[in-house]
Amino acid sequence: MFELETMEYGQYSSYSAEAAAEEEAYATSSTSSMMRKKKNKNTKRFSDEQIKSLETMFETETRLEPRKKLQLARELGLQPRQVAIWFQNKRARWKSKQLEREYNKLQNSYNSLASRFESMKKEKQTLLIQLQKLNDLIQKPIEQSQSSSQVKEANSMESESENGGTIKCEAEVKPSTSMERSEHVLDVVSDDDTSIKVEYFGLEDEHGLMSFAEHGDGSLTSPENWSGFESNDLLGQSSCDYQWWDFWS
DNA sequence: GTACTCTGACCACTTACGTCA
DNA sequence: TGTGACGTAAGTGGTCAGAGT
Repeated sequence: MFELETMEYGQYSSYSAEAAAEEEAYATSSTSSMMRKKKNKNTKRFSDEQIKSLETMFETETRLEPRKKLQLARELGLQPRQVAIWFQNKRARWKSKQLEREYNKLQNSYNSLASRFESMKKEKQTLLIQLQKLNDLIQKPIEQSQSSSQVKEANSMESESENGGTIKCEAEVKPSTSMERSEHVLDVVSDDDTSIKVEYFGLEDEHGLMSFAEHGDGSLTSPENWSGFESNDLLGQSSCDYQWWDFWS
C-alpha cells in the first residue's frame, strides 16, 4: 500500500504554488501561536470534533489532496500544515498498528504449527515403540527357526556324508522369499504365537514389513530406513490428515 | 535530449509537551 | 503533589518526482 503511495509523491505538484500561497496566507491569519520554536512547542491537542473529522477523512483517503487539505483546515480552524502533519502522523501510527497486527497473526500461526509439530513428534515416538515391539516379536521366531534348521541341516549332512551324495541343501538351491520365510517361521511358532500371527502377521506383506523387520539389528529405527514405510498403512489409522514428512521439509 | 537545480510532498526518526494512573 | 508511562503534535533530515532552465 505504502509502496504504491510512494509513487504518487509528485502527483499534486500542479497545485503546489497555488496551495502554498493560500496556505501561507491562511497561516498568518489563524492559529499561528501554535507554531513556535522547537524549544518551546506550545502543543495543543486537537478537539474531539477536530479529531473526528480528521479520522473520517482519513478513512476515505489516507493522503489528502491539497485543495481538500485547505478546505478541511478551514473547516476545523487549523493550519493546512497542521492537517498535513496530522495525516502524516496518522499514517505512521496506522502503519505501525498494521505491522503489529501482522506480527500477531504470524505469531499465532507459528504457535499453532509448533503445537502440531509437537503432537506429531509424540505420535512418531509412539509408532517407533510399536514398531520396535513388532520387530522383537518377529525376531524371536526367526532365531528359534534358525536353531531348529541348523539341527536339521546337521542331520542331513550326516546322512549325505553317509551316502556320499552331492545333493545340496534346500536353502542353497532355492532361496526363499521373505513371505515364504515368514510362513516357514510361522510353522514353528507356538500356539500363543499363533494369536500374534493373526493380529500382526495377518497383514499382507505388501509394504515390506516382514523383510524390513528381518534385519533384526534395530536399524529400522534409524530415519534412513523409514523411506519405504508408511505408518498409516501399518496401523490402518492415523489421527492426522497431514503427512509426517511435511514437518521435515 | 540531457544534466542540473529548485521545490514540495513524503517518510522515518526524534523531541517536547499534555494527560492520566 | 510528584512522577513515570504513554500518546501525540511538531521538528529534522533525507529521498523522490516533477517543473523549469
